[in-house]
Amino acid sequence: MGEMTIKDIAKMCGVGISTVSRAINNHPDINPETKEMINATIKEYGYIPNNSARNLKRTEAKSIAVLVKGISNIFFSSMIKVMEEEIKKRKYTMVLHHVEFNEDEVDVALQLVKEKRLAGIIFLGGYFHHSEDKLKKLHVPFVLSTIGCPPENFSKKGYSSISVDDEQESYNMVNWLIQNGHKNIAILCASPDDESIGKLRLEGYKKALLENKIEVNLELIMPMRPDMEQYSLQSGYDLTTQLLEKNTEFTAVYAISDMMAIGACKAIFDKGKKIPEDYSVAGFDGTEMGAFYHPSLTTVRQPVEDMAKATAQLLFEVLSEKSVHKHRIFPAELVIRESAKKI
Amino acid sequence: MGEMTIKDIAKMCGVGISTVSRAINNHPDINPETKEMINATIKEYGYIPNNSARNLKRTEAKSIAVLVKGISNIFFSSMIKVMEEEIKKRKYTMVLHHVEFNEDEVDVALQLVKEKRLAGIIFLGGYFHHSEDKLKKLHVPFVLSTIGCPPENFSKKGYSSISVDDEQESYNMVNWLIQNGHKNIAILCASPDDESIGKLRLEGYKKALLENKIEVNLELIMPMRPDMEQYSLQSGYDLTTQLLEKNTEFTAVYAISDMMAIGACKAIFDKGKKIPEDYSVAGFDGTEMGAFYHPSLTTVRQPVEDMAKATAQLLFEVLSEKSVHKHRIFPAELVIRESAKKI
DNA sequence: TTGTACGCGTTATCAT
DNA sequence: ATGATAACGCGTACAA
Repeated sequence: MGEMTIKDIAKMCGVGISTVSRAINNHPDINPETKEMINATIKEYGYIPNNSARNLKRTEAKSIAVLVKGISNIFFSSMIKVMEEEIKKRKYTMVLHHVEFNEDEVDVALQLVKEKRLAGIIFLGGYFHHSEDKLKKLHVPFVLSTIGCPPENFSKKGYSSISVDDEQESYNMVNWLIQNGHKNIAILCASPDDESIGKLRLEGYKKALLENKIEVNLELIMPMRPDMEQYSLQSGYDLTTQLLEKNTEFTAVYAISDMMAIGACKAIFDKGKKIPEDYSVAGFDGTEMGAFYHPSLTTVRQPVEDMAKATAQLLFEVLSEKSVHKHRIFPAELVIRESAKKI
Repeated sequence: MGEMTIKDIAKMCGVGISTVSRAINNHPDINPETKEMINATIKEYGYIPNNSARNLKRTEAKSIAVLVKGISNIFFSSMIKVMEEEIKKRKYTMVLHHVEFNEDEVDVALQLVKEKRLAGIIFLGGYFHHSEDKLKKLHVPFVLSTIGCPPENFSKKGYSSISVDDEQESYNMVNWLIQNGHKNIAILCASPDDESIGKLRLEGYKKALLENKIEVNLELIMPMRPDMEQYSLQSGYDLTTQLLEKNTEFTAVYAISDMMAIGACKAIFDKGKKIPEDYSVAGFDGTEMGAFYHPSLTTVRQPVEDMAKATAQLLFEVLSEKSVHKHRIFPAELVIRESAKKI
């Protein structure tokens, strides 16, 4: 037997196909008894409707896609959970999809819109510098969540966005270090061609130094190389090891992600040094792991739950045409813990 | 305009639909020139074929699905990468899909098979105690990867599996602790109704105690409660905090996952104690984070890359009918690091 | 080498 | 309340 179809069920129940369809989709115009009878046989024979056929036919699927950039990006997992709740709450379905670092998220989105008849899209993470005409093909409302630096040339009316002020928050962190006596502060940052959060966080660093009349020392700027896994433990470790072997003086390492900061800590420990006695370390993100690390990580916490909630809200506001696209910037929070100290 | 279809492209190019189809799918019977011309216009107008329609028509899609249990399960991310390589290498497409802890992975699989015309399935993680008749509906070869304790009543010829010997490896870890002078060893384990790796790892613990003539102290067995996020940092932290407040004596904590072990460490630090001076801590999995933690984690390393590779291999062997289903058990490795010491 | 026509499994529209 | 039938967009057998 080939897989069962709606026809088979219809025959078995002695009803028409459309009646079965109505039973499946909870349509109003159906006798509760026949509906129950049909559902019973469906369950009995384990019939499963073919989603491809449904998507093909359906006009609107009441589903919204979340495209996450980077598979091992644990930073987003709590956001995703919140989003799913919000989406389900509104009787929509969430379609979660991962996008590799080298994949083009807009291309993926374009495909998905066709395949799944999406009502909307949430882009989570990534860089997002896309041509305007490509974005225009996306005839579906979308919101950029925790994605920095969208191209200024693209009219901001075409989408919503949620983020923190990466430059300002980065500034705050570095400024805190400076206020606590640090002058030679190394930064583990994104590769030079980064056009997104990496760039912004580096700018914040430079700005803080500048305003405190500290000269930027290029020796202390450690960008990730393209061959490294981006924002990873290992990259933080490698960059810091390299840094330590330079013998350039510094008292603090500021990493633009918590994972890199943890990598940095390990590199410092491996050289027989202590944190925060010998070096202070600061991160960015406010991940759970940062709180559990030992020493616990001084970092910038992004209010991920709130941001996730707001992301869904913004999208649904646009969907229900209650509102036009908006851009919300959330305040982050300086979390001072054990890994950094006053000197 | 409604979205573009293959018809539109055909009209624009002045050719028939099937010619366009041939161009898209790299069929042999087509003039290279027309093919190029068609591809050019496809690119120009940004036409994207509708996947639902394709899947509906296609008999076999040369795609295999990977179903991952638990979204934040970073343990699997490196495995997934390897699998993707292996799958692509064989000109198949990987469809990655997450399954919530409360979802039924077989139901999801059943759906996906219909929707995507899968050639095969890989189940990653989870518990996997499913009724035989449900499994029988899965008319597609599948392999269970790092999933413990499949129901003995299901003929092992219906699927392949890859795993470590959870009980034995767990035994080894606990035995190592005992050999190093620990007698009162607490365990952070799965909830009592767990039928899978959690159970096996607990069995290994008990067996090690028994063989060393140490009585099992129920006070030292700390199962996760159902309301906890399973195998998480927080659960490890909570259980250990509770344990410490009991004032039952112990010198070592063995957690059945690295994340829980890290949570345990934090709980110990928060009580002002030291690792490994006051308490030894051991984990299970061999995650990257365990190596980066401070102190670095003594743990059981599963050879995830090899296992991932073998998973794909086994599946493809069955697909190409070169082989029947097999069950491979990989040796894990005791990784002795800083978090545990001899007393 | 190319085009026509049918059918994949479903939902939506229209009768009844 | 229910059933017949026309799409949905594509792949493919078959004809040309």
